[in-house]
Amino acid sequence: MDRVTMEDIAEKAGVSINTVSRALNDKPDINDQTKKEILGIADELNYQPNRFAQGLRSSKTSTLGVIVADIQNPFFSGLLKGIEKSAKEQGYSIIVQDTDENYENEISAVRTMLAEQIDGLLITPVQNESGTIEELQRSPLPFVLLGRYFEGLDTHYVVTDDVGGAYKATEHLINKGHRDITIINGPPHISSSRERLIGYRKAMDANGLPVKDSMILEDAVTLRDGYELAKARFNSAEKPTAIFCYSDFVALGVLQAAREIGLAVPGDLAVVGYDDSFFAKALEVPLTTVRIPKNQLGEKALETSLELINQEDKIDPKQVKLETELVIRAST
Amino acid sequence: MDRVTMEDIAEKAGVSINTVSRALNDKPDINDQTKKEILGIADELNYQPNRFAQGLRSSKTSTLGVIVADIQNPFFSGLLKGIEKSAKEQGYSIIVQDTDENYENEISAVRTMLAEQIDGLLITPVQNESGTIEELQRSPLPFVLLGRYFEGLDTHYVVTDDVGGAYKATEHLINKGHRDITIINGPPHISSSRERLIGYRKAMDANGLPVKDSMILEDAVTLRDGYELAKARFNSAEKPTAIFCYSDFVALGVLQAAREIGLAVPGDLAVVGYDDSFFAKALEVPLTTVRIPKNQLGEKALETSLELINQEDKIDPKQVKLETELVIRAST
DNA sequence: CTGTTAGCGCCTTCAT
DNA sequence: ATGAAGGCGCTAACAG
Repeated sequence: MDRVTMEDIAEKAGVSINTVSRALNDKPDINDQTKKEILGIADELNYQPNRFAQGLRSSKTSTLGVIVADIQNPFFSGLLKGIEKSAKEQGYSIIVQDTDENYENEISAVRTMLAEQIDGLLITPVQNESGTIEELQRSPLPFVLLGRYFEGLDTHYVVTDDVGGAYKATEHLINKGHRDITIINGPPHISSSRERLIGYRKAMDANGLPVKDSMILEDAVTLRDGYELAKARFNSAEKPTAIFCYSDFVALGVLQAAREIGLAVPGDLAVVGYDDSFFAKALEVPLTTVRIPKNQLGEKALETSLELINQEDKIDPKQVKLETELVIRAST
Repeated sequence: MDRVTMEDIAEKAGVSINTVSRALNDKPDINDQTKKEILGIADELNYQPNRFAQGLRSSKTSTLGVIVADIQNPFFSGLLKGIEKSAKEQGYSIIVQDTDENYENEISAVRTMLAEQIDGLLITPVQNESGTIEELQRSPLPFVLLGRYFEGLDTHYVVTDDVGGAYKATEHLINKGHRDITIINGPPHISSSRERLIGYRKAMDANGLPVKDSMILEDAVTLRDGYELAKARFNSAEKPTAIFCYSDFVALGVLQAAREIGLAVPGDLAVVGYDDSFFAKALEVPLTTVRIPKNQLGEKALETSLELINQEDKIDPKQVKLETELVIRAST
């Protein structure tokens, strides 16, 4: 039960191997009739090209690499979904690696990808260090950063407008009459955290509201982080009337804390999340949140990556920023 | 900036290409000294073997395919995480495809995978039809079904004990004094739905409780499905005091419906979910649910798949069933 | 329009 | 212990 090769087809059709190649690859210089015959036979024999042979010759693989920080995080799986879908449409396969937000893993993932001979790479970089990204810059492999970027590095990236998203969220809270708005933000080494803090400050400034240090809490990633930071904040002297969270996860933790303390949402406390995860609208108090176009983000990144692959010469950095949408629900 | 090949190493070391090959592949018949030198040079030149050339010769790729029904579903992304992690440890890369629970997509995904020349395939089959699985059985590609299986087909699979999981959940509700326990189950064509219904019935039977047709609701997949089926059920004459749900998603919908109707959980209504998704413990009423060892499921499937690959001759179907765990929280 | 030839990089005989 | 030669399947010259 060996694989069918072009040679088998050639033999059966009584032509040479590369006439078969011409037919199969839609090349010129071939008689329409013979072409039809060959295609017929190929189909009948259920011929599948050997990708290794193809790859060996062309050093193109029709395979893209995707490195994500955590497949189980709905944000990244949303990205992945968009990428996979578009890749399929474009005839590309994708190889996936998960770094668990760990820089060591990122190093080895990038190494593996370089060895894989993929045509291009999409990566949501762990952001503690930019070493691997700089290594990628020195390699010939085209790559696109996904959802996060490095300020100092001139790379291609596709991200969302975090400044704008945070601005909208904060402004909405201000419009609702809140003045003491605490932000429970993500780790400051992640670009989206930094940008959202900027958006938050901008909105506060624009409305003449002071931002005290105590109103900025950081390093919240998990639900538990949100819970603990919120509790700590409620125990302090100045209690916020509104909290803007780094993610819906974090908001979930905040809601839990509020419940335990006996604060009504949105009566005593307004809460805004980020991401519009599937559960946001189904909570006891449906959550106001900033929706990220996850799937489009993935699609756009794939598209960008293909442009890079097909562009012979180096081109200017493609830096795409997608808009977010504030989804207003009952929590504010 | 061409890739370094064995020839480059050979030249630099002043030996022949295949002495290099011997050194690199840890073969006998080579002088320790030359071997060391060669490895040194390879390292220095940052040599990476060309996978296509290797694949072309060996027809082994160190790549596995994974076909999941929906990457964005936490259950599947949990599987994927486990698979990816173990694969990496074993030196395999994985190619991922998403079928969106659509049979047409599954057909093309399987075709693609067959063309990819992967060494093995893990698949969570769409369950409307088993045609693609039968096609796989006729192919030489080793494959393992993941989380779902077909009763009629003698394939390798790795699943969880759905009968047992449902039994535990139902029994727990019975022990809490409930008699009118409604099950909001998934689509009956999915094996896990069928098995869970069996577990539910078993538990009811064992405790002498009657199961009326009206107590069995099906085809719930999304949060919305759970919401609507629950509403319909509450509007009927016989109101359940407990609901056992196909997933935590579905349970979320049920909770939403209960809230709107003014039923207190667990006072008026006990709710059990399935999966132990990350949000289950953070709800206003933390959810009792059946925990599935998602990551292990993936790891086990990978392990099984590697056994198949390394086993020369056909072996008896490996059918693995992992245990689940009932996690009791405030909703019951 | 079609066939012949060479070679992508590697590994496996076989000979030395 | 090492080298030379052939071929995996395909495609891109170049001939005819």
